[in-house]
Amino acid sequence: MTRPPNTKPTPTIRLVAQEAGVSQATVSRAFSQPELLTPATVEKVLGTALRLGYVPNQVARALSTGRTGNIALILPDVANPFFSALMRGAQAQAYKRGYATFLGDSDETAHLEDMLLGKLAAQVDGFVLASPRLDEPLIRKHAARKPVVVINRELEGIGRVLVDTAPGFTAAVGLLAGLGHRAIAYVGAPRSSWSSQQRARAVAQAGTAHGLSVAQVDAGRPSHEAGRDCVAGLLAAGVTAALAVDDVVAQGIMAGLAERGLSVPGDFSVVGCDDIIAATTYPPLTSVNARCARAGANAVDLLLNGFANPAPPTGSHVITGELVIRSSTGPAPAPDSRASGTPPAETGAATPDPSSRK
Amino acid sequence: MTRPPNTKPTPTIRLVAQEAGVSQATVSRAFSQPELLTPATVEKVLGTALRLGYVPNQVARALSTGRTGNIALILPDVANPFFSALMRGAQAQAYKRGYATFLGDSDETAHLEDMLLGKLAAQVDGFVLASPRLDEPLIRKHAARKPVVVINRELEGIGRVLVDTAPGFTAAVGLLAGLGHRAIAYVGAPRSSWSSQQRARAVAQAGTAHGLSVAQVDAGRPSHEAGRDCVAGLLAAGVTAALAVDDVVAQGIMAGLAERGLSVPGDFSVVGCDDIIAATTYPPLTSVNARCARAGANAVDLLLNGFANPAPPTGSHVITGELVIRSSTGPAPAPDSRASGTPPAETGAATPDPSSRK
DNA sequence: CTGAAAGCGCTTACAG
DNA sequence: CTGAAAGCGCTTACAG
Repeated sequence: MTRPPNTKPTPTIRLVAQEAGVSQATVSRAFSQPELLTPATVEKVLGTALRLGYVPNQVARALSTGRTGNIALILPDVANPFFSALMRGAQAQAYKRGYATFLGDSDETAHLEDMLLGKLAAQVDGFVLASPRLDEPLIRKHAARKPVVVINRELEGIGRVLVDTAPGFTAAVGLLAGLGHRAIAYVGAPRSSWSSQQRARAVAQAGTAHGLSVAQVDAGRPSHEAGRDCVAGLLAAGVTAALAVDDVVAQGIMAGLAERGLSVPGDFSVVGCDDIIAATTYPPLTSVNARCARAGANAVDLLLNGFANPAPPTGSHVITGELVIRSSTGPAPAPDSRASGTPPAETGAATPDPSSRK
Repeated sequence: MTRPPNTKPTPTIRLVAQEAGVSQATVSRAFSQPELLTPATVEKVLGTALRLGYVPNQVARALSTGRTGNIALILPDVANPFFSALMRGAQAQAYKRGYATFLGDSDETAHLEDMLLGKLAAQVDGFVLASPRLDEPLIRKHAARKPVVVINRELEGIGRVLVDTAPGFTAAVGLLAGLGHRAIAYVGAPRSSWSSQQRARAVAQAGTAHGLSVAQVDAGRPSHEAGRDCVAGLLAAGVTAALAVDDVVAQGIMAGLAERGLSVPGDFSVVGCDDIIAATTYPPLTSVNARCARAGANAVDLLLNGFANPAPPTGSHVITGELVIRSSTGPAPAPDSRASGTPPAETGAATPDPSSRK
């Protein structure tokens, strides 16, 4: 038996049993089912355990019971504020309920997602899979082996938490219409296909209802740069307001506008989504709150609650995101001031941005 | 034996051995030490394993070998861009080297940090502990049980990765001095005591070297609000530039200035640190690059390389952060324009900010 | 209420 | 090169 590297031997249940003058079974029960023991016994055992620095070995327990006490959270990009907030909520909730959390960052790739799911399977009791990039059959394959709860993906028969931002986007379009905007754009990204599609649809429908013209723009992977690169296209399209798939892209759009000497909301209005960084941008973004942390916590609850049932979790849990109005939305500029969509003379744009519609 | 909830029975080594007509030992070796077997045997075993869908059970392997193939990353706040970038680098590197990563968010508390370290100990081969809040004796206690690499904390005899931002801050002070600033402030936070202390010292020394007056301000927990709340104090102190412990605080300072109708860098210069969000703020922040992702990856390497040695990692690995100049720093305003430090008439500050120096 | 014993699924000296 | 067997540290029917 090699011992774990660089490690002092840890006290085991056996040592505690000896020292306390009881059997291993009793020590075990003192930790896992103390109600089966007399309070005196429990106290004695726990006391000597504490004195020896004994902690039940989760690995051994897992092998014996088949339950690991772990879950894994797989997501496309921890650096994205939506996911880091989600992770925070998920990890905290898991900890609260006695579970430890593995983290897997798939770097926005389906392949890595698949690998992560496979490698971690034996070490967890279930997965929370946020905004999966994996195709449906593969997700179902994994879900057949281990309980899975997905976030922001519609998969009948698999437990899921859906953040419904459609009402928020609908409200945002209403806000813009009320402010006099007549031509708006939705800037989406394939990243969160389900989320982005949902938002695009809400904007399109609400736009129609208000008699607005709505342009659809695809920004590619959602990022600050992608948002900035859209701006030329937005201006060329002659819109006066843009709703972005998330706040990162929205902030990029504002940066692109600023580079061209355009002010927000004076010359152009911008709406974001997620509401994590929205309060910290300049100007603070009007944004649809996506309740990220709550989505993470709810997914964990759904997963953990499912462990008690024979069948895996299967229902869907919908969270509604509401519009938070800040300073990036304002009255439509006077028609003449935006007639051509041409940037003013003092444009600061360094690149002619060939990739505005990549 | 209860089975893991909602799970189909998984094939074990025993079944594979039967089907392949070999012993369990041979199956085991086919996976872990195939060089001990004839190629034919290996092929036969791996073939039937594949056919049966057998995958070695990591938990059983861990119990037997004492090596889990897991590490844990403990940090104060995943929502902070510094840590999410760090985590990204650490997780990717661990994955590359065949390790899975547990995530523990201590919510900036020493107590949770201690709990996390204890709970996870049996399930990991080692820890990466970023900017620990725990006091030294407790860190050493944990480090005595499992290999630990700390990030941004000076602990003799424990493996550590230190991001040395002092040169960057020194350069930033030089930049400001060159731009004509005579009175500057360092806005620190207890959060990352080691980091913040290091930065404070660098600013103080460089300030003295350049003949500047340097005010030290404590912002409390590093956050956007904390930064904003500092502004009144900064203006009252009569400084024309501030260097913040990180970009989040720096962005908050810029927001507080904007609320008072002051422009950056026209009326006031701001420098941040970390350089994750710095390029996305408005205006883009001059910032000291902290190489977050690299720090995370290096810490993982240091930890994993240590597993091969008898003694735990003990050296320190220093990464140097360099100054990145963007648009938040500019010439000192003309003396008269900032004489009183009183905000202009059209101040937008809603609150009189009683807690500017909490 | 408590204990003796089998078993969870692997790995690894020890033989051959 | 391969196998029989002990052991990793727990948990849990089964007795008492």
